[in-house]
Amino acid sequence: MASPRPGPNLSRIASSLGVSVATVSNALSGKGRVSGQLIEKIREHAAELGYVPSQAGRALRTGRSGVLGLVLPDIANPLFPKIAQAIEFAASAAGYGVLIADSRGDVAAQTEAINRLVERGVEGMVIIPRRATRISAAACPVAVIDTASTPGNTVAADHWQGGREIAGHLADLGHQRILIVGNNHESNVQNDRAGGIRSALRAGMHAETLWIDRLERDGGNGCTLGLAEKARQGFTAFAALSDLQALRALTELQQAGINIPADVSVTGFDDLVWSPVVTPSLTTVRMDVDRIAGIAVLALVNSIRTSSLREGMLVTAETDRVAMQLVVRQSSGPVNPASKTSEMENT
Amino acid sequence: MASPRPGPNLSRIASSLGVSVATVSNALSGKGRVSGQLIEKIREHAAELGYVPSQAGRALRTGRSGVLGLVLPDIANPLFPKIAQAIEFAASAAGYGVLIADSRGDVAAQTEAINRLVERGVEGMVIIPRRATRISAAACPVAVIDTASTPGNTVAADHWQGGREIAGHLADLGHQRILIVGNNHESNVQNDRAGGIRSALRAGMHAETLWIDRLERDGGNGCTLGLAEKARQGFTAFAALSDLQALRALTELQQAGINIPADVSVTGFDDLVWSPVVTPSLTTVRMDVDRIAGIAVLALVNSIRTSSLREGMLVTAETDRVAMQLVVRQSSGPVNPASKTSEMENT
DNA sequence: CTGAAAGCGCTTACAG
DNA sequence: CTGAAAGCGCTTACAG
Repeated sequence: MASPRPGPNLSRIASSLGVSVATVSNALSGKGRVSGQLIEKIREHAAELGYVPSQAGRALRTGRSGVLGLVLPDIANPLFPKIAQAIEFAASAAGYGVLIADSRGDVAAQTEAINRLVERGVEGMVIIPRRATRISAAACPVAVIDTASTPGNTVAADHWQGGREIAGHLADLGHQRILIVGNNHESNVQNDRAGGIRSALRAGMHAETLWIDRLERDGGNGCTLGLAEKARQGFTAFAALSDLQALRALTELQQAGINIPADVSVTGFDDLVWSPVVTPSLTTVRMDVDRIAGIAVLALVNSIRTSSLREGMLVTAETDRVAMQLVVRQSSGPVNPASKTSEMENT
Repeated sequence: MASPRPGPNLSRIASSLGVSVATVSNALSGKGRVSGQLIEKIREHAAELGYVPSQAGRALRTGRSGVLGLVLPDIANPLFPKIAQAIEFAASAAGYGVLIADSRGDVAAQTEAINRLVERGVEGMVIIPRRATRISAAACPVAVIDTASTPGNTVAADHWQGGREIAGHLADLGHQRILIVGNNHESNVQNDRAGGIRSALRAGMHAETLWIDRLERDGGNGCTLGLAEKARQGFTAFAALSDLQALRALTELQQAGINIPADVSVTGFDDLVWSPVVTPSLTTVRMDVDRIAGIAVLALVNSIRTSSLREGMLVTAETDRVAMQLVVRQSSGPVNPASKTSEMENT
């Protein structure tokens, strides 16, 4: 059996042209020395026949599958699309295909997903790990996209610095009391972001953090976060650690009749699809996904090249931090702008 | 050269155990007749060595790559994650890997993406086409996920029926004047949804449609949709054709001081991540992505099996419609519920 | 410039 | 129950 592929193969082209397979291969790849005429003739004929090289044959011979793996903790996470798109783009540009694997659920599923990819012969993989997972040496080069706190071979947005951008923005608007809103107090990303915000507070500014997961664990205020109450207590800025929480905050405050940005400001993180669409649109901070994906894929590709020499698994570069960029959409705040002249701080 | 793979292969296991490769292969796959003892011994040794079968070798021999392709118009579309996840899950369950390809941009990029996948040897693919694209015969079985209006080999959520669900819900809440809000008047999906809504209006109900793309093309009202004005004109229900537009509507109305759901109701489509999170949360209609993905992948797998006999490209089943399911989150409306007793209609 | 040959790792009739 | 052999389609030294 061994059901042969439908399309034509090298030897079909070769015999039909009265030349050897080697010559056809060389002509098509432009490697061995083949006369211009022949090259022309062979390529033409191949195109005519709709020849598509067999990846399997090539992979078996060269030992390179031309495929990278992408492991995601949960594709349904709204951050995923942008990263996946960027990875696919970068990989594609480097001549690689991308095999996805969703590690939904626990760490076991993640290991499982990684193994599946290895079995499928990926030459390397990009892993966005589940919270608090450490990736152990896999059978191929691995690049991790996570926080900077992850040790080694990691690319990460500089979440801390992103937090500083937010704090700076809020300070410029004249805010003094900031409520940081996160939804997972164990997330490294969220902790980095919160830490960044706190680290950039100016004199006279004060921040508190509301962890939604804790609130809910403790019974919470039903389905509200009690933000209106917080506003009444004097918080004028709500700095969510992700745009989803920002959206939650925004609508909860609006529902309570609080005007944004006239009464309070709301900021987020990640510049997700809805941020520019809601009213008022969200000030947020964006990661440079293209750059992150580019670095991850490049590290992988380099590692793959090298590993053909010293066989086995290699790690990629040291942790690489990519700056986040502030996207201002709410440009005024409740306390009138001290933006240009920040002398107010001292009052 | 031909840099050999790092790991052990069948012949390594075979020679190290003093048996033939054929026997090892049979023992591992459980196919040929091998004695229980030997099977045990071989499997153990293989596991010890960390043997991972070479996909390339297997694919070359069997002509099956074990990989499906997934072509998406734009991964950044918020609907994507759920579908991709479902496809990956279904494919994985069927023993297939999934290679993704983003056809971002024009139709040319889509053709390009499809070709890339074919070159990588996918055995079939799921295509979510760009608007108004007709997929021409590819070099492998194809399943399309689109609207029911797409001819042949298509799986689709029943957007029309989804629209009817929404209309029924709004009717039950006692709404008479409905503003349908879409963002692309050329989208088949959105037109189906709008058509479904209109088709299920009850006596005395009236609907108008606001197409955001037209509004913007004509200069629009700046960045607002003018929904508050619509509310003043007597519209009490805003039925967006996607949750993103619903979100836009919700926040715009809230910003204008209109209370939801006390003054007006807002509904969406697709049950995207933020729908349950915003205040008030969105009533929406959800597609059964798992079912859709399951059907698409199954059709593909069947088609692949068959095509090994009658070689060449096959289409999958006829258009298959999957019911959408109403998710009620705003259970009261401005005009007090006629829900149970819908006699009000006749007044 | 061109071709004959080996071999990547696997599976599968077939013979013993 | 086990093994020897062929062959999937390709690339790459090597010889001519």
